[in-house]
Amino acid sequence: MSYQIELRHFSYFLAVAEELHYRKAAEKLFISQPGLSTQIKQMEEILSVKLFERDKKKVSLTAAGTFLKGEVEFIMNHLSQIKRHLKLIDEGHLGEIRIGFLGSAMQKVIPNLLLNLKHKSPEVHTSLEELSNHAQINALQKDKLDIGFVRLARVPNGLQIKPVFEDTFSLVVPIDFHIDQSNFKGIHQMAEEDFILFSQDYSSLYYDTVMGICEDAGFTPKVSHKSVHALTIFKLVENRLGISIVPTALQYGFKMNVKFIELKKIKQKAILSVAWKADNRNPVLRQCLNLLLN
Amino acid sequence: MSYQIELRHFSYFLAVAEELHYRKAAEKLFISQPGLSTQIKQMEEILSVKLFERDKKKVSLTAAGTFLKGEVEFIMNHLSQIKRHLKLIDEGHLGEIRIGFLGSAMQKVIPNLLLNLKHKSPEVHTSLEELSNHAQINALQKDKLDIGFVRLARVPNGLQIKPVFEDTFSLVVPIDFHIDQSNFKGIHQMAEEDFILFSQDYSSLYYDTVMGICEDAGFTPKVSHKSVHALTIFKLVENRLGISIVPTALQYGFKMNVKFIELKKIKQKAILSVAWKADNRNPVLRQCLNLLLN
DNA sequence: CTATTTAATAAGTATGAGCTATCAAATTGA
DNA sequence: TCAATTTGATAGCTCATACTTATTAAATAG
Repeated sequence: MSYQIELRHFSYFLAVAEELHYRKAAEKLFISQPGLSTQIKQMEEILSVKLFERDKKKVSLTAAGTFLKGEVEFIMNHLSQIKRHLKLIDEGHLGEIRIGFLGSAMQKVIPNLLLNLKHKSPEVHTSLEELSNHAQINALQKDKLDIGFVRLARVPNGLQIKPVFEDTFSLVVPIDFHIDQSNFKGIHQMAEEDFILFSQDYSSLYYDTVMGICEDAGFTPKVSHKSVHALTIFKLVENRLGISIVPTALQYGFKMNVKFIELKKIKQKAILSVAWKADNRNPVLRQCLNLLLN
Repeated sequence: MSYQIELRHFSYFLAVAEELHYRKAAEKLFISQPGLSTQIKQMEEILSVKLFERDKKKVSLTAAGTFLKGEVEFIMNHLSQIKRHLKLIDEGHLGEIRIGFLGSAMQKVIPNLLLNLKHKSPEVHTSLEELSNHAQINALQKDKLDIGFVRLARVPNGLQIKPVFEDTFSLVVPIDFHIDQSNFKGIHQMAEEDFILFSQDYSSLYYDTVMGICEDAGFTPKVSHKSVHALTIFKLVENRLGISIVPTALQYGFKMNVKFIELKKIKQKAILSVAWKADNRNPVLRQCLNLLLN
């Protein structure tokens, strides 16, 4: 004799409670009638409660049985809901992801990801935080972020990184600057200008790459200001305090009196990458990497 | 290989989820560790979801496992409630209700409810448990309580809440304190006193409201002690370690050398509310809500 | 009174939960 | 650095029991 109710008992009980007929219930369950009889009897023994009245050829529920039927229906429904829920969590459609990003990722990559995610997994919550490369790497390692959008060539051990967006660089100059896309010959024309760049701390890869671009053109730029916000840089350019070189994607989204000259022939590209902790098991992270890398 | 989850799996899963250690969990369940391992593995196969991460000697819950733990706790509690309920029905008692409450509800609201209930439904069994706001909300969600008496402004999704008793606040001061109801001018007179309050953990709404009362009077109280029991607070006041502000209802039922000065003109009130799970189908709960809200 | 249908009982079978023994891998300790 | 210990997983076996078929007793119908 068993000492513990099992879900099997509940299925059997429900079938009998619905059919009020052992043979028919047994058929529905694909088991034999005697088997069903013994299991229901056992159930009544375990609970020490009579669930069915079997008088005079008729099967009917007792008061306790009627109560139990409602409860078991609830539990069975709840259970199948849980199973669906589990599947969603496992597939990364339900849950939360914490995203860090550089400002320049907000122009295209992040909105794209959020739209895809909303479409495929509407139940996923996202939290967004604009952070420097360095702060993102730190947060990833300390499990304060699930995913970061950075401009870096390498990441520390334990983290992984993959490029997701390659962009050209563009010169940013005041709106009435004497050179524009049509009469632009090459970066060497800018050798005498003051440069306003993103600070090295904010993204050293960016900084080194911009330096590389100028060196290839045969000069070392005079860097007069460094900032961590595109808005600040554009403001300074607008006020003729210098010119800048930034990822082309930044030309959308700001309303400024500056113009962009895209450096199409330059071999250096602005590469935006995703970074994450290799052993992060958040299923939503996996889902995001799928969306980003396929 | 079995194709259906059983309650046995749930017990085993809970043990491992609590211990995060297979051998210890197996001991607690009085079965062998290999048996437990295979059952958990089977469970993961049936649900097609990984529930535990067993990396590098450490067992931990996955996102799906964490979710399932909460759900299984709920189901197990609900199940044991069903069993008790079945027994009561079978024995001719009509039902049972499990009540949680803050100490201050015992002065008036709870005795009233119990008398009404006894009169209208003599067959109902009640179980009473004094708990903090937070513990009550938890217990309601996990189906360990049917109804709670709390001081909260909001409750989580899935729960419902309704005010049942509005009380004034009263100052509690030593019996021979130089101010009493007749020569009391206003709270500002207490600006220099030490305050002994219910701890913020016990009821943050109470704490914030009391702070609000003092701020409205133009000072920030010096809080020297925090407690979770009215008795303790009154003892401290009696021994001149400070004064307190509490719901006026608490003045009945304690025999202490303290006196109450009711703050009749203060706009803040001490509001006691009932909380319950919206989908709780215990008929006795409905009966109690009727008695309380009509 | 026979034929049919009901659920319960009896006896046998085979499935699988849980056992012991063991392994591989990681951790600890000298 | 290597033996000792501890972890969870695997393999093979055993026995409890869920479920089977065969049968019975009781009720209903024709």
